[in-house]
Amino acid sequence: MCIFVNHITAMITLTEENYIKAIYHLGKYGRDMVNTNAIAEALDTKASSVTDMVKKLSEKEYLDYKKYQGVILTDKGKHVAVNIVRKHRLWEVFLVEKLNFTWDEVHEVAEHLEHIRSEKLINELDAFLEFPSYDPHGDPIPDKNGKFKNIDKIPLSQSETGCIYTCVGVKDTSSHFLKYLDSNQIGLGTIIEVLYREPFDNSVKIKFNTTEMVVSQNVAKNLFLKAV
Amino acid sequence: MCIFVNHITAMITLTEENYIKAIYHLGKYGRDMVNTNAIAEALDTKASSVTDMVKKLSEKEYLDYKKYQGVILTDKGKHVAVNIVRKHRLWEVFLVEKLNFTWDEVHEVAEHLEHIRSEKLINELDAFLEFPSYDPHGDPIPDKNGKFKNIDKIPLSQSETGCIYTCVGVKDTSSHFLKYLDSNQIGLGTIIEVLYREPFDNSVKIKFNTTEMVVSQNVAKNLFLKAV
DNA sequence: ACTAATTTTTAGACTAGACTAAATTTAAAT
DNA sequence: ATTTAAATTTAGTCTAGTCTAAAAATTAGT
Repeated sequence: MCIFVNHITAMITLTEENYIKAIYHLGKYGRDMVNTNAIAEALDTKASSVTDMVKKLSEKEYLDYKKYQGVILTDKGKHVAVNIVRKHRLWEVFLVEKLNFTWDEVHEVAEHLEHIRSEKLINELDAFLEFPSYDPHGDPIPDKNGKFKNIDKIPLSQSETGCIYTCVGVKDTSSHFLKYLDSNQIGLGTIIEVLYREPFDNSVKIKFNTTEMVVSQNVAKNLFLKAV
Repeated sequence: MCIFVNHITAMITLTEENYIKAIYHLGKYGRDMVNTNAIAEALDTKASSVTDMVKKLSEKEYLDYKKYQGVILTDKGKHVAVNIVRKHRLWEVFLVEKLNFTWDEVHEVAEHLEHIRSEKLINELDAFLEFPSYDPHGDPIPDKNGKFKNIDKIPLSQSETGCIYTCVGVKDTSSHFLKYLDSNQIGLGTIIEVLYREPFDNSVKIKFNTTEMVVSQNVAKNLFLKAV
């Protein structure tokens, strides 16, 4: 198997995929280049290793690399990244909806499943799950063609006091944060009323299901809402 | 991640898993040792590579290795192998039953899925599929504790003329063979009557769904039946 | 029992990916 | 405009896994 592939299509390795994915996530906000140290931190590796890999990925035209400046994905690189994101998020939906995983358990396993390479597998999975548009963390799932469905979600920190919102996602997906939300009965779809913002520390007082509570600015920045 | 693991549990690699699996399948019939060349062929690699790996696996106590004699799995090795087989076959069931794969398409993808390491994933998948005992090729699926459910299946080549059987599996799982069966409408559960065995070439005349046909000895050896 | 053929192992070299330590470039601070 | 600090790259080394070619052990054939 793969007799020609290395010479013609230049097979992508699992490690390369992980680098591309990390660069994609780091470069999502802001159009400027992603720097070496950030990539190293994201992948828990050393800057020197990143330099090596980044050269290789540049050779293979997954990204543009300018010495000492950083990298930015090419269209080819973005295509790979979006495809991995699609697979990751579809598997997350599967794990939560069909296999009773909680939203803080899915990430690690999905991290592995996302690398399984089979067009048919992922498209059939998509159909089996009835073409979901969002994963269990509220992140959008690109379709077969890489198109995202956009909703105008804002962090609680940018909400307006007095307004009512639905919880549609999180920014921080650490199990720490997700467990915090769970234990406070906040989940996807929870209806939240924003009561008051404390100017001193930007904490926010909210109300949901007859419960009132104050959350820190840190929490507010990481909880995504959509106006109802 | 995995800071201690390499020193304490001595993490098993994907490649090691594949060697162990191959050795398990090669050693299944007959209690004697599996030889180097057979492993090399099964894994499409060279004998010298096998020798290297086999030494390492012996170090790690997954198998017993005697120079120039061959290898045999230890209980620890068998445990690993059975676990991979369990995962492989459960994924095959999933692919066929839920994602519309045909029985000749599943193998390649399952080959990758079988390496995903998550207790919860595989046990939940097992439950989701309602604890199947056989995969789409009729091979038994070991349970959580590695126990196989045994049925007394025999190859068509050892059937008795005049008797009626159910088709419960195949030995050769090549897509060649499976496509041949499909195109002749033979599948899992097909009821077959054995009409006549030609002594000259050991071909067998069978009847199912009002169809009569003659299959070669080669086919007969690779189709498993169970008496009804 | 001895040679020939086969199988298996050794020795040495290669690649991907990672690491350390040193060198270089860029950015910040006076 | 220097000096200093931080970020990045180079150079050299390491491990896992593979390979080729040569050596050693086993098995078969007479």
